[in-house]
Amino acid sequence: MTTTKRVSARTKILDATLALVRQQGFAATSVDELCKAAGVTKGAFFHHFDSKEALGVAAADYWSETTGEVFAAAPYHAIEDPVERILGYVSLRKALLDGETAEYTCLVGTMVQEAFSSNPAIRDACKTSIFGHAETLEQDIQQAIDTHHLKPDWTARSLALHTQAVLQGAFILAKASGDRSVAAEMVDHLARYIRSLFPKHKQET
Amino acid sequence: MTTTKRVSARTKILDATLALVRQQGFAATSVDELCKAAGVTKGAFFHHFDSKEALGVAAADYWSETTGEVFAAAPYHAIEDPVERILGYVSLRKALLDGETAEYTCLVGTMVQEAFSSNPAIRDACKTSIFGHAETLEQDIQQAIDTHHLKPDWTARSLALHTQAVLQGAFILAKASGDRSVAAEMVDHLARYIRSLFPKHKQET
DNA sequence: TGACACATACCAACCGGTCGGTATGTTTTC
DNA sequence: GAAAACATACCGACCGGTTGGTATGTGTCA
Repeated sequence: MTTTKRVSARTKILDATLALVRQQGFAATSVDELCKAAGVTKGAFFHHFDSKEALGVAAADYWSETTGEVFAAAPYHAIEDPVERILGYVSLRKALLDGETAEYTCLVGTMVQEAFSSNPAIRDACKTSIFGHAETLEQDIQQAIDTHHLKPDWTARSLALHTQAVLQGAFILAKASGDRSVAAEMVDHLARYIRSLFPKHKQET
Repeated sequence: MTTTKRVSARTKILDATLALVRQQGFAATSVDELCKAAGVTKGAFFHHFDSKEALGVAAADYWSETTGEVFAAAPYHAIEDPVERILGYVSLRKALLDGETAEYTCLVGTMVQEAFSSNPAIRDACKTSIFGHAETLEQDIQQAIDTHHLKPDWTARSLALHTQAVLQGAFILAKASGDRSVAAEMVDHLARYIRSLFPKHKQET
């Protein structure tokens, strides 16, 4: 199909970006390398993206979209109990720790480390991605607080962000050790913490 | 003094590496840039380091040494109660969240993201740094477990690593948001979690 | 036919790394 | 004890290759 080929060039570049940047980082990934991996020419690249920086921004947005769809479609949203729903999310994150390291780690978490100071546009796109994703959790957490009649000295937002911090940190430890089971243990600690915050909730040892 | 100047070239390069790599990442920092920042020539650089990769390894080791000294000299070790000692460490980490973003973030956490796949030597040096630092906490945690007569389904090692994951994740969120108070909130959650794990321990709301 | 989607060819700046060379110790030898 | 032999620290011009980016096509579809 010609149409398929038309639409795909930009997408192929973005998909290649997800793969290569998660493996090597943004600066270490060259435009030529990206084009080769995507199976497109340099002309096509600069037709779709004004610069490498623009690709970085687009890749972060693309990451938000694609991962957003995965989580939006996930079944944990159907769980009635809000605490269990949060734990369902955490459980899903643990289940997603599969395959090679670069396949389960976070694109924007990787990119923002390189870009936070030298590249405001990319940093903002990464910020939107991470903090936007955290917001999808915030409502569930607030509902759990309300249901349990808690008046915590922490906010739903800060706990939502904490889940993201634990996951990002788990990725770093997995990268350093080459062992994803380390990341799984970090997620277990996170689940244990969340359970401890809602004391009336049924607890497991 | 000639001797002072002699010894310092290597150190000046390493100090410049800590500053620039934490700000821009490893790949985005060129040898020329490093030399300029350190006030040395390229000849001096390659006299002390066989390659840029070797600098990465040396920088990770240097990071372990310098930060190791800071924590070894910290007063929290003197706290008698093991749980309070752990919380003293966490509290110190929170206090260290000061100055510009690149000044409080972790060199090896940044580097390993870029190097974990393409550069085993640097990855190993980063692994040693992170996991080695976690080990200094492990004994305190084990002692806390013993003192409280707990038989947890988690290990001292995994909790020690969890503290590092939370910190690394907090750095990423701080970089993305440009707001170190976000990182401080993550550390607060960590402290709350640790307190929850030792139930007989005096708790604050 | 003209706008859009790509391909080819090319560029200047920059990259990590090498090179021959110098200045200043330090050790060995008589 | 002083000259010869060697080691260490450093210099900066230079190299081939790669970088992000551009200029100029060519084909294709509405």
